[in-house]
Amino acid sequence: MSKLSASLLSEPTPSPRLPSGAELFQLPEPMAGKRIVVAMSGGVDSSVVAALAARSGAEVIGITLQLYDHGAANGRKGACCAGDDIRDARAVADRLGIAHYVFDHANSFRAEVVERFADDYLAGRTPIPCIRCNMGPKFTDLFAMAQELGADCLATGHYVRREMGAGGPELHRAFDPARDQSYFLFATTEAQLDYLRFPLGGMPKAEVRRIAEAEGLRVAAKPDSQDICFVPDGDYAAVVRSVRPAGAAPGEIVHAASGAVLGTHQGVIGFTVGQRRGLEIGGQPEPLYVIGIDAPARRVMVGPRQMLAVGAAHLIETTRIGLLPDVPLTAKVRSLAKPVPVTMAGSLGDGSAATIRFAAPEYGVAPGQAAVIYAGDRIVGGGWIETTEPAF
RNA sequence: UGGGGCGUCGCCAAGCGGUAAGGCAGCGGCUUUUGAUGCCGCCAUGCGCAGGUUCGAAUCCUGCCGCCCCAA
Repeated sequence: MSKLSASLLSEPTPSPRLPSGAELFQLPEPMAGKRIVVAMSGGVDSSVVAALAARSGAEVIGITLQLYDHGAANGRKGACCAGDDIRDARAVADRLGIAHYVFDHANSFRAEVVERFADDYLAGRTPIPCIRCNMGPKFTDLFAMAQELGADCLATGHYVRREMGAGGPELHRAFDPARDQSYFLFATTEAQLDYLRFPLGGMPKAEVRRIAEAEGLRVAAKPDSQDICFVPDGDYAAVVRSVRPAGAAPGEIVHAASGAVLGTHQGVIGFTVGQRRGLEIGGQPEPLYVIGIDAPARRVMVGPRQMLAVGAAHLIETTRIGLLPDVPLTAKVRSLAKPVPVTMAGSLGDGSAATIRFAAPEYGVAPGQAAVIYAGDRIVGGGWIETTEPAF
């Protein structure tokens, strides 16, 4: 992070000169004759990627996956890949004069992402559907389609950088730290990364919107997506109940230290480690947080903030991208957090288990979330948090 | 049916004649491409009920109601 990013951030007005198409898409010249498949969600980011690809001189094919039904998601602003978003993607493709295909992926999305999401909650974990979606529908299914279409690469609108290192392509955090999406991409395999391109990783969001406007794209002012795309109104528990109706079994809320029963709850699916609100337990001298979830016993354990402090996390199904450098490592255990110093035991990658130990207590680390490991700005891999050890 | 104590927001709890702290819970907002956290704001014209004293009462007096404790 360097002078370049600093200058980009400190000079909002003048538009920096864009790199060439070959640079943006990391393909050898000439671009004419190249074929690029762009994953188009209907949002600004992927629309701009499509525009940049179209400008590069390459042949461009936009693909949009329809991931869930219309209706439930209609009118939901910021959602991706249904209804209005598909229309937006198509309109952008028309405007750019590129081919555009829509594939119905609702069934596999439901099985790979939505049902898994629900099952994780039933098991007392806190899932990250966005990562599962990247792993499956986007980087496996769409990836295969792009290859079948004979494309030279698959480009997406993610804010991460792909950089060539000594051992092959590496994944690095975006220049704009506020936009960095590397957390959601830790499970990208080396084979996938070899073929993927992320042309937006080096530019600030404001620049992306400027390009969208300059290209006359109707999505230029479209709000950023947020929350879980398949959850209307932010009520994820309702989605879990609709997918797994048996899931909402009541249980006890128990103090994690004393064992005292403090109240009851209407289903373990409504809670996540670190959560404070929604417990409906009053008369306490200090706030209570969810410390742990015992799904088989349908018990939610709560305690003071002190009990949330975690000293180590055990990871499963770890992945690695490139070589593990011999430098201090940091880890991110939620998307909104600065990476914090850790030491690691065990090997990272190939699905093996590993343990990360935090230099300072980390609060509210929930099983089911991802721990992503960084060496500076480079993302070296990560894993899924299976269990944690209290710091105190 | 003798004595003592207590009844202030859903819960805990200050206040003890001068015009209702605070915490917890709840609600709303901000932030945010996961779930959380965090931050900001809101939240008792009224202090068990009814009278009385006083310029003025949750605070003093009387009665009633309701809990709790002690009672060889």
